[in-house]
Amino acid sequence: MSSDNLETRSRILNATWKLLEVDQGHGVRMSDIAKQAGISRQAVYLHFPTRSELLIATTRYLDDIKGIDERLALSRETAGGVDRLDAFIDAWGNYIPEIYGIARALLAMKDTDQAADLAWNDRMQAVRHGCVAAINAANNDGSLARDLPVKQATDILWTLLSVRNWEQLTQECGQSQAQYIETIKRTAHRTLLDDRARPAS
Amino acid sequence: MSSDNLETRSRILNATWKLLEVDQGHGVRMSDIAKQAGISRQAVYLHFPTRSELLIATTRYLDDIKGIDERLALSRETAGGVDRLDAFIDAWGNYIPEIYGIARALLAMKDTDQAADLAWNDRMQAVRHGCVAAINAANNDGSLARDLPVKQATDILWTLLSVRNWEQLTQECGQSQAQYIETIKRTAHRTLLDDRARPAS
DNA sequence: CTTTCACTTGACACCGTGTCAATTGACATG
DNA sequence: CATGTCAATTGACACGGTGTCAAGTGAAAG
Repeated sequence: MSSDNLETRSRILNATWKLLEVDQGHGVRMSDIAKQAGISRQAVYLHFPTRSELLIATTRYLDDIKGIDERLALSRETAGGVDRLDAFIDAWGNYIPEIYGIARALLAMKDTDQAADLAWNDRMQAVRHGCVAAINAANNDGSLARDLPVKQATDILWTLLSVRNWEQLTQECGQSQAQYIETIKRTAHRTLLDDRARPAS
Repeated sequence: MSSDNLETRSRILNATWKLLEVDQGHGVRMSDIAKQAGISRQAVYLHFPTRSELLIATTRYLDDIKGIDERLALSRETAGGVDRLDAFIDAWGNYIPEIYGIARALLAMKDTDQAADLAWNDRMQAVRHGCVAAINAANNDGSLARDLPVKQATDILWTLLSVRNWEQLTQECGQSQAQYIETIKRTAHRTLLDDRARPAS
């Protein structure tokens, strides 16, 4: 029956999610996932052709459950270039920890797996589009730094908001999530915004 | 004879270096390295116990040949907080492309290999020390932004200068090396320096 | 002439992914 | 009740890459 089918599928996705969350994307094997889902290793392959497809599906599954598209879309509705930039940083920057485990697993596969590479790049291009929109909004109301080309501003914002930077600031530097957001906002404000548009910080 | 011994050892290191440089740290196997060095795969293990030890040794070897310690030390001698910050960004930022291949290979092993993880972290702590010194210098001559704690300034500079950020800006964003340096300097200046100390940009 | 030592050859164990074939057991339909 | 379908199981196996082991080669040094 297809509802059984669906149920097993989401049991697998949930198992993957949970395991990746627990050990932050470290060495989760197909057999671990199967065990966690309470099925045989081979059964996993009945639903997902390869490990990388499973990880990709888990990413989409999480995006869906967490409603990241809506959250990002919402941030776009904020009026005023500066506030909108902040809203975007909040939306994406606070999403990262929620998907860090799966992101790490996918990042690790990028090197060797074609499909994982494409899926991750896709994901990141979506974030970049958000950056473009935020930078354009700032540019339109004159709050973007005068001498800064839009392309370069986008590059900077996009790079600031990378998962790797979140990882470094929180895991290596020991910053709390709130401090991380603070750090990114400060850097974005001072680097990207015109002095007159910049809130004190 | 021990000079043969040494010669073979450096043939291996050179082979590793060359291969990692060519394919930017992608899937270089022990057998590839052996072939490139003109010896058998097993002979490599006579000189290096594991793949990760070989990569680590290659890193040190490169650091040595390229004289990165001297380059970083030299940047410390630049007088004036702002110029010194720039000198440090030049020194490290221009070194990254020279070691990108090996860095990538090591980064990929970090996830699964204890020794690689330690070696890489060590390396990055050395860079962090350079960041601390640069930030302190700026702080001492009053060019550091007034409201910015030294620790946070260090976190930001260190994160800006990560290999991952170089990778993203040059490989993903398509910036040239010169543009990359420009981007990092701009971001560092505007984020870390006091408005009055900041050169126009 | 013999010892030593770097290196070679070839076999093998281990791990994790992915494949295949035969089997089981539940449920649906004639 | 008999039959077919379908998800899932079990167990075996191939592959690729790392690392190990044992026996053998060949050249230089005493």
